[in-house]
This record gives sequence, C-alpha cells and structure tokens, in this order.
Amino acid sequence: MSNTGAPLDVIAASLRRERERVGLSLSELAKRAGIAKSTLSQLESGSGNPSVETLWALGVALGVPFSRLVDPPTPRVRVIRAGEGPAIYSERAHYTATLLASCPPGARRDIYLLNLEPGPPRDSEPHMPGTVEHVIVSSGRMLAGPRAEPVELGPGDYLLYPGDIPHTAQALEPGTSALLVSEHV
Amino acid sequence: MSNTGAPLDVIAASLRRERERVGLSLSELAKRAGIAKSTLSQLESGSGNPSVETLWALGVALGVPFSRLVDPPTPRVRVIRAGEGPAIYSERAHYTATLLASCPPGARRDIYLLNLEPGPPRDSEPHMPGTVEHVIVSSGRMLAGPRAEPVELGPGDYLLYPGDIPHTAQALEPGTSALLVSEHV
DNA sequence: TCCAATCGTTCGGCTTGACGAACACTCTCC
DNA sequence: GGAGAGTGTTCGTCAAGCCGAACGATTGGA
Repeated sequence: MSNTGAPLDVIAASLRRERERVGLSLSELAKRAGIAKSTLSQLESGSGNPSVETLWALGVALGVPFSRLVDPPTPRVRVIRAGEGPAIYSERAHYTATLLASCPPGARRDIYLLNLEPGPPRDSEPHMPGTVEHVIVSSGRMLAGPRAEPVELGPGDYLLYPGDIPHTAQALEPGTSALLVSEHV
Repeated sequence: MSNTGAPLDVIAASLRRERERVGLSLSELAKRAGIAKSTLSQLESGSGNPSVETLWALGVALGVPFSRLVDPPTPRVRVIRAGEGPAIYSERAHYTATLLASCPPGARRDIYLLNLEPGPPRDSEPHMPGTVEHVIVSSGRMLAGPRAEPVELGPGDYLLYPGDIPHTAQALEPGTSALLVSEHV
C-alpha cells in the first residue's frame, strides 16, 4: 500500500464501490456489519475517521480484506509479446529486465508453475471477485485467457486477464510450460 | 490479508515489532507521528481501538505501509528444483500445476522478465526491509541468490531469497531468461 | 550522591466517533 | 390516493479515543 493520499477519501470511495459491487444497500450492510447506518452513511460521504474495529467489521461483512478498503482499484486484459515490454534497465549489454506487472497495493500473488500437454482445454470457473491472473510462457505454445477471447502465446509472451470470469488454458505443443501468477484481492 | 483473528492484538504486536525494528523509542515515535505517547502506549498494550488517521500517521512515521500493521510476518531462502514442487492438482495427465509460493497477506509482488547473457555477476544492493525475491528460470542456467550463498539454477528451477540483503544474478549460459518476482512489504 | 534526562505508564479533560430516532424521499401494492 | 416498506440522510446523546500533564523507574554524568 502506498502511504500517499488522503486515506479517508480512499476509504469512502472504497466502501461505496465494494458495497455496490456486492449489491447491498447501505442499510443492509450496516445491519450485517453490526454498525449504525448513520455511521456508514457518514463514512461513505467522506466525513468521519473510522476506528479499526468499525472498518474491520465492514470488511468482514463485505467479504473483502482490510487492505482493499484502504487502497485503490485495478485493470483488465493485456498482452506483452516477447521482447515488447518496456526494458526498464539494462545496466550492461548482457542483462535486461522487463517490468511485466507492477503489483497493485494490497494484492496477493500466488505463483504456480504450469506444465501442459496438448489436449482438451482446461477450463476454470471464475475465482473470487477481483482476481487477476498473469501467464508467462517459458516454452512451447499455448492458448490462454478469458474463455470468450483466448490468446495464443509463445515463449516469453505475457498475458494478463481477469480471473473472476470463466477462463481457459490449453497447450498447443508438447512440453509446454508456463508460469501462472494468480493475484487475488 | 486475512479477516481472521483479533485485529487489535495484531496491531498491538505489529506496532511494537516495527517500532523496535526501526529502533525508535515509544516517546520518539509518538512525537514523529504527531500523536500523544499515551495513545501509543495504550495501543501497544493492546487496549485501544485506533482510528484510521492515528494508524496511518504511525505507518508513515514508521515508514511502513498500512497493511503491515494489520497483518503478521514472513520467511527466508528456499529452492524448488524442476519437478520437485508439490503438484497440487493434475486434473488430467496433460496438465500439472505446482504451487511455488503462496503469497503472504499484504505483500506486493512485482513481476519482471529477465534476459541475461554470461558476464560479470550483476550485484544488487539490499532493497527495503522485508523484501523477498523469487526467481524462476525459463531457459539457460544462472547463478542467483544472496551474494554470500548463490545457488545454481537450471530451467524450471525456483529460488526464494531475501531481497533486503546483498544479492546477485549471473548467467552461466547464453540466452538465459528467467522470471523475477520481487515481493516487498 | 545527586541531578538531569529519558524511558514507558497512568490519570482527568476535551474532542469525536458511534449509536438510535426522526427525517424526507421513492416505489409498490391494495 | 394512502398505507407500507424500502432507500439514504440529519440530529442529539453517550461512550470512547485522543491528548497533555504528572507519575515512578532507569540510566549516565557531574
């Protein structure tokens, strides 16, 4: 999380955003969180400096982690072809580093190593809301991304897509391996 | 972040831990954060339900993100050789996924694609405290890890090491590429 | 030994967040 | 049209967080 910006405004916006995402009314959320709806109203209007307990209760009631309430939102689908990414520094000729994805505040990223062989696509149902997945192909070729619009990837290609909608993965060549970074919240 | 556990106890412990890590006295920290030392004393003793503004001020004064105050700590050095990791699910014979690193709460992970050629090692000075780096080799061979105890890695190998101590990276073969995930906070 | 400085804790006060009731408002349904 | 249930807002009251001062304990130097 960044320590910049006014936390109270961010919290106000986050509360409203998350509440509407879940589809709860202000009154209903207040009831579930066990706080007065007047309190919640003031929080969403930006006036107010909630205590930890209050915010915590709201986080639990909304089913979102604390962090998401004190930090801003995120992106959609992106592909960076091998060699395309911005090489942020190449101190020496024999070294380059490419920033594929700067992690948004409060996010959690689990790292998986995938080994796939050609066959029927491996479909995944939506994960929890806010989940984003990154795929970086090491070798072989594969088809990955949202089930509605999969992308073909080769070695070194990078793909970003929402993990909270149906998505798929399928090897196009034997011995395909890739790295999957699942980012939730 | 997990929504489990009593947030106030966690905060109490985190505050004391971070303050002692920085080497500040309770009085000094209170002064820098612009809050009464009595308030801080009560917070560290577990009694108290701080407001967001108070916690935020403490986070800024301590130079740590909000998240670290409401969530627990982390690990050290680990190597998972290609094929060694626990394959958590292999629904079909042509697919395996290996969990390399489960992301600790509140952490941020930036993803870099590295392309290295053999040459002198690329030394890095320590990053901010709490930083952890993950390296997964796609092709070639490389030497990476803490400068004091680098590890040789081949395709598919995974390495975890602290990023807040001097560390290094060096290609052992032409065309070596790897993924670097830098996890801070 | 005594004084001074700093440590962290405890005690009244003032401020403020949280609560509950009353409010205006919109829709639905009889 | 009017009763009803829902929305989100505003207001007065009470409790609690925050503050500042005073406290005992500890350390280092004159």
